[in-house]
Amino acid sequence: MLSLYNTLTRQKEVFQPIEPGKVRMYVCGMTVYDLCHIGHARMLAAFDVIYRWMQASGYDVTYVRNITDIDDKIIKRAAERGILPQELVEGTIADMHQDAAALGLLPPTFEPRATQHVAGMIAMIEQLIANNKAYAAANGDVYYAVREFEGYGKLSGKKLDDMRAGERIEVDPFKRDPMDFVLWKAAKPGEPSWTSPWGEGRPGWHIECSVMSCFHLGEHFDIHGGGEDLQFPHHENEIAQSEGAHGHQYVNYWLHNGFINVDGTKMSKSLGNFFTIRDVLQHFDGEVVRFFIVRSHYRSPVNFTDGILHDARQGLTRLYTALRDLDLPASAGIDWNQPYAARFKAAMDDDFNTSEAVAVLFELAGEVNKNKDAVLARLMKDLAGLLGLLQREPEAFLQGGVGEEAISAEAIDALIVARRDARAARNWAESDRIRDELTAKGIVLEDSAGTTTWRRA
RNA sequence: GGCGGGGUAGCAAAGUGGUUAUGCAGCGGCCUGCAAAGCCGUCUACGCCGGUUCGAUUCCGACCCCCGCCUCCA
Repeated sequence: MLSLYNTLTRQKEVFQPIEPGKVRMYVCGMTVYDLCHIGHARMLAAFDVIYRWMQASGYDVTYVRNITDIDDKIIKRAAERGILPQELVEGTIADMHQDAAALGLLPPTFEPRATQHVAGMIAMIEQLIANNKAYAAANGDVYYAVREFEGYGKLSGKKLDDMRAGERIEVDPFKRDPMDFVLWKAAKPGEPSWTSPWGEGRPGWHIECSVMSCFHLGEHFDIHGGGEDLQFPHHENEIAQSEGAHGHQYVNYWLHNGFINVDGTKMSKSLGNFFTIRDVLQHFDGEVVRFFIVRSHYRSPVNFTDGILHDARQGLTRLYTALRDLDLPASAGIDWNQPYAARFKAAMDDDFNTSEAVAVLFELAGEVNKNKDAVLARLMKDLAGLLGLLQREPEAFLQGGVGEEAISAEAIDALIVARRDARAARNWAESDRIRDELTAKGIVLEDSAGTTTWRRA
């Protein structure tokens, strides 16, 4: 029985789908004005694991992850580069998909883009105006009137009267209340715009998710996710929009992943403590990055340091090493009564406790190493697969990827042959010299049963 | 000011009212020509102070410190 932590109620709850056997899940994805950073990677991987586990639990899952392809930052960045916003967007989406592939993400069921749903947004804004939840201002903007929505603040636990609106930025004088937020922005000259009842303009940020989730999942669905910073205002505003327009509950379970910090502080461009996925992939395999993310619980804060990816690589190497040189039987599905499998399932059913699930994998690795047990190895690989891990050939992981520029596999093989001859002649000095040469290039040799294998350290 | 999340051994990270988390690193041993990998063994824990309890890291209360949200942000 799956239970998950619901931000809306601030407690773990047993998961009950609206429609038996089906899960409808929406996750706020990327605003595509720049490369994904390691924090995005965590969000993407965390919900990928949730998606996989829901499927493994027998649900028919519809997973929607949107792309925000129109907003201030996109317009600004495109102008800086002297290209059209569409060009920037297409390039960035291609980059994102590359990063997603490197992290081993499953594609979501739908990946809608905001600009494909402008008509729906206009319709929802009209509905909100009809419901007295929104108003068109003299400047051509349309605002949501937060005081008109009784439940405003129920997700983030905030009270309108306690909030310090305008403390850090100037309040828009066209707003009736400082906390009112924009649904539709009047276009400035040269900006991308759409025709609307309120003149040429473009949608505000929050409205797209209300519209796209409704389009693909209906007015009421099971799970909505995103980074913890989206709790307020983005998700709060989505609730105000969707419930204000439809007059009933929007989402049953709200899930938020924790942040990746650097030096104990949130990553931000202004501080320069910022790592793109691409940066990290220069030095570490994508599966190592995924493993680093999956090792901790999705809601915990994680501090990103030099050593943490190195530790992750060492750990993943241990798991792959256990699977090396074994002929696994064909997978016949996981027997959930098997004690290790049962522990894995109990961990995952407890709010996706991947940290505990990974510990089970390590214990299985120990058993496999002791007895060369191919059946347990099969189980280990199948369980790991549910986390998106360990699906490559062990040698492909151990010998591949980062470091190939230092020395090729062919050159390594040639040196191993030379060393084998030296060893056969009991020329230990030469044998060790060759090994030292390889060690210097990041290659670890392992002699066993008359053969020598290698891996990249 | 309001709201929320944390402080676990050298590092990372789960969890539990009493019984080994797990991984990385270290140390000793086995194995090895020597290593590596693996196996066996092993050392460092639960921020501080009270309370409840036969017993608390784990429940309750106070305190200290860190971080996040309240503006765009995964």
